[in-house]
Amino acid sequence: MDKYVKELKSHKLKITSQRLDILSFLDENRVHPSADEIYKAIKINSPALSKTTIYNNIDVMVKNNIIKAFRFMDSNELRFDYKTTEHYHFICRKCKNIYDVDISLPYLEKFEHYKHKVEEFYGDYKGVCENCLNKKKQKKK
Amino acid sequence: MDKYVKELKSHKLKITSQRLDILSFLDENRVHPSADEIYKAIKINSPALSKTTIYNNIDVMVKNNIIKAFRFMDSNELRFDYKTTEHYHFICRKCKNIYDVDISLPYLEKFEHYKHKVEEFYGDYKGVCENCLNKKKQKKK
DNA sequence: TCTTAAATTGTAATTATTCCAAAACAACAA
DNA sequence: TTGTTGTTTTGGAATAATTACAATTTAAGA
Repeated sequence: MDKYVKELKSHKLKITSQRLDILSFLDENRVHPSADEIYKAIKINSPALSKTTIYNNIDVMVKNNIIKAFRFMDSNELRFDYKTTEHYHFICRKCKNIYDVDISLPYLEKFEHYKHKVEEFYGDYKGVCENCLNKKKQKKK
Repeated sequence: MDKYVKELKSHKLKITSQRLDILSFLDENRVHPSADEIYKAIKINSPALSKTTIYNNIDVMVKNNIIKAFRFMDSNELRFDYKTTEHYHFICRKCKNIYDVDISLPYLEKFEHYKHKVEEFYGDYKGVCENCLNKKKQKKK
């Protein structure tokens, strides 16, 4: 049985071609796409697709922890990610590339003297990526 | 000389009543307001105010590091903050209150083996706040 | 006071997202 | 395999946040 079918079944979600398309697209294209990018990509082979379907399913899958939603501070679109294990994002302010950062932040230890109950932590990094740094060096020479 | 005038001058920005209004509003009301909330609050005493002015100025001030912009993952509006020193936000999923969290995260040390140059780190916490936790306990009794 | 570049205003346009009602479909039972 | 039912999909319209633009006004230096 297909892994995406298994994934959906384990959350008691109905198997639809739209859901499978979204999951496989996210899994095979780790580019942190927006709802619109997912929509456009899938629509190529399934022209009847509606944008509402994308939003509905994204919603359901985020709630079921199958995919993760995140956004950058200064961006107005949500982005999505198949991976749900702890990781962060680095965005380059020059090339706008988004890199996964696989570290684990000690976000709870520091929180001690606040009495709020932390359930989630979200964080991202911004700066200039390795590639763009190297380009700059070459120009200077 | 007024501290907001000084602040604007130090960034070579023109002094306008609109800018002074925005700054004093943000400084005196530490509620992380959205653009619309700032607009409505200032419009009461300056009815000629345009929303575009709010957006323009917010933009200029963020770029000049006078105020800070941030947003929560699942919200679609930007929020603003007079404080520009390192601090994070905790949002309560019950009462939606936003609390400042004055800690400093060791976000750079962990980053070592990536070659990207980090310039900024953004993070926020989500959970249930002290108040809401206490309310729940009382109900149970 | 004069000049000029920058800021403000109001309206219109755009973008992301949500709402809604009708039609289509998946899953389960008979 | 077919019928039933509740869920999903669709498309169009509505909303919310933000941006674009052109005309008017204004701050600040000469």
